[in-house]
Amino acid sequence: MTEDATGTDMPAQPEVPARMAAARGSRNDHTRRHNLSSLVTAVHYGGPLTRAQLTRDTGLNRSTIGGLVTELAELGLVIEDAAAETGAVGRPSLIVRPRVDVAALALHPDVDALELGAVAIDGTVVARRRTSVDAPPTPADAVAFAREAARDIAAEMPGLRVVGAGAAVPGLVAIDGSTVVAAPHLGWRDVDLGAALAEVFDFPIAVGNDANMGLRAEWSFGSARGVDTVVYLNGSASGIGGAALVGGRMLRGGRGYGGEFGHMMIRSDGDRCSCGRSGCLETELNAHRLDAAAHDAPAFDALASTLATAIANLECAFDPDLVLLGGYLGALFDARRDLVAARVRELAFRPDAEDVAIARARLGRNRLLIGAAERAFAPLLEDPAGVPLVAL
Amino acid sequence: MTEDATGTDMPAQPEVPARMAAARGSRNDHTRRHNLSSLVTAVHYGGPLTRAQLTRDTGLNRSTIGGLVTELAELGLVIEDAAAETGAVGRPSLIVRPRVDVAALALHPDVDALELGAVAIDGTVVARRRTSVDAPPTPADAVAFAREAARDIAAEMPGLRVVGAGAAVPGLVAIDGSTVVAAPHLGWRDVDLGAALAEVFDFPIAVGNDANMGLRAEWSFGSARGVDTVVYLNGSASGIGGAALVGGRMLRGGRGYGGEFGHMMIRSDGDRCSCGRSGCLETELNAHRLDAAAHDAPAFDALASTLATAIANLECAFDPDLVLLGGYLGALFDARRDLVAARVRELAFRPDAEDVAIARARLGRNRLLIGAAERAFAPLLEDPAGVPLVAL
DNA sequence: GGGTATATGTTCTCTGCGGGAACATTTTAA
DNA sequence: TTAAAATGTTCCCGCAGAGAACATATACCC
Repeated sequence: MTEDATGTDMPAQPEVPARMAAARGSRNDHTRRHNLSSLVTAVHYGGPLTRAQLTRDTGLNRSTIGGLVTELAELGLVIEDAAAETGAVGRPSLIVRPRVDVAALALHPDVDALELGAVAIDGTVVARRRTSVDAPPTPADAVAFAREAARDIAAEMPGLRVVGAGAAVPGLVAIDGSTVVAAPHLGWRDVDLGAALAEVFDFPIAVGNDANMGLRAEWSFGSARGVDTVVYLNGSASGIGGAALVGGRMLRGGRGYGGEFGHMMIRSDGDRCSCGRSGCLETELNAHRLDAAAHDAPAFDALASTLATAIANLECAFDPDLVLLGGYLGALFDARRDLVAARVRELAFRPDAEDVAIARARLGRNRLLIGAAERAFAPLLEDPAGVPLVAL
Repeated sequence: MTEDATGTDMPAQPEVPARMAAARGSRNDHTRRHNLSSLVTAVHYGGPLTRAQLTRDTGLNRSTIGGLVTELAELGLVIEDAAAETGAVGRPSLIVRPRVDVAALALHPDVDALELGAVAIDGTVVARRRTSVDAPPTPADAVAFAREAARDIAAEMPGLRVVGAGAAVPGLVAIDGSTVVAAPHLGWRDVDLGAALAEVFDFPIAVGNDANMGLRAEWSFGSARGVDTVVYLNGSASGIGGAALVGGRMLRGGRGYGGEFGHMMIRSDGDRCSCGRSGCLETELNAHRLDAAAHDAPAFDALASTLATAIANLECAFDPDLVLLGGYLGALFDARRDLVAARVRELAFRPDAEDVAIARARLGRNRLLIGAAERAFAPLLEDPAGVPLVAL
């Protein structure tokens, strides 16, 4: 039995999938939206920029930029300041800066703590509330904490205008961006956290996997800033979280479970993993084993070598511009940089002698807050005039 | 040493990567281009469509569609026919069909043969020339063959207007879409095939990896039609080629070497692979072993199980909507469907009981020609008015 | 066979948006 | 003080799609 190896005729194609069908028509107001989006995106990631800079970057006309910036100012998203002294010839250009009273909330429920932050549109964490918990919090705990902490922050920062909230959850989140399908360490299963939070807040909620949001943060303001193709591995008490950026887009997968590199098989004769399989990366290289090997150089080296194997495997699948390591994997890498690099060089499938770039994540405790907030900001960046801001 | 766990302040961001900077401004003619592109894309993938259908799909106005279709007809890309009898009330809508004299060439140099095809814009292979070779062809052989075969096809089909050519090469192709960095089975290394072909042809050349182009073809007109997230594995004499679609986009990687799943480690104590590592999928599961196990059920089952392991591993990394198998992997799957499915179910990292969809590629010998042609058509689909068509 | 309802093609006008020219403003340099 | 350079502002133009009005082609009903 072989594949259809028919002649020149093609089979009939009754159904046309959405992506292949005629895209929704583009109208003039789409143009406007796109241009507004470009400007907000630029000041979001790039901070204050002059109008002249925006004119050059976009290729749009001075007059057009003027109109767009005016509209953004009226929307309350940016402020125009008089220029700083530049020393250059000519009339100084006005400086467009994002208004830092525009913010997003970010929730991070974890095994041992609940945290809520407010992140301004320039990526700074402007407020933070954290509470340690003895037992893993229930969804209701998380929602109640979020409501109280938000109320508290609102009192502290009365002028804050909120675009939405993001929640970074250590577990599998469905593609709907709302349902936590399984968060083993929290003991959650099929919890619609987005709906629960929506009952407490008046703005949109985006729920996502913590590793995805961590990578998003590092891409936006951290070690992976602007890098198009990134593989991210983060080691924490709850195992190894993974995420990948592919061509500038987050790898999500069909159901939202993409990037679970903690469960890639790294040793065919490895130990049993909690997921039911054997030899998963997060079983072979977990915090416990790392602690145990802390004073045993050969064992520690072996773990570094395991990390290198995982990196090499991901390298041949993704060919990333950068492999980013966070949590205890970042620490392990820092402790054995040369060994890891050498081992990856040895194992990596590469036609050239160029090394795989490996770096350590650097946003630390701000990472998940920033990442979750980035998710919440995304609709605003895409359609600045179409997303309402509400008082917290 | 820990990651920067600073307070609320963000580090300064001196450089802004291109993706984050203000995007190029959108002008009115971008709108036009986008809409023309939508229509050509729709008839390319969906075949003949009525104007009324296009109006509904795009949401554009009847009058706008009229103008767009007229422009496409003037460009020689589509033809409007009187409606077929539909039996419906009302004036019958005109049928817009792609002009099949618009074509792309597709070259496939392989170990044992050279093949050139002409593929019409509706995806049909309208001409084909093939020659078997005793020894792997040199780049010069491939170019000479392409020139002669193209001349031959031109004589046979005088009216053909060509948008470009694609070449599907069994090896690593650089991100530039021109240079074959390494094609071990052909014995090519650092060959700028695109430049060599450009000296012979008057149209743009796109060179790519054969697995990528195979998946592109199956996505366009085959088993993976329109599926957003696909992992593809193809077994051939030259090993196992891999490719992936992520969110509707081909996984390319930073240098163009993404998707080399043939070299993912599948057994930590496996045999030495030609790439220098051990236990690579294409070493553990190659054509030779498959032949050897043809009459040994347990050995054959073991190979099927190896395939299942690979699928499960890819599943946890990509969470694909579909795993597509071609070549001997497709045959192996067909011979042991239940075993593979059961083993994948057992190994796959999934929170739900839903099975991973696995299918066999079905375009057969047309696959690489169609895929390579798709690459060549891409610029035309994106900017129908901006890409010249030349006589072959 | 003729009239009506329905759907679509065609034409014309209107609106929104970006481009660009001309002019105003603000700085540096001579 | 004047000139040059760069940018902001204003006003007008052209392009593209929306939509109304009208023309055309089919099915259905009598």
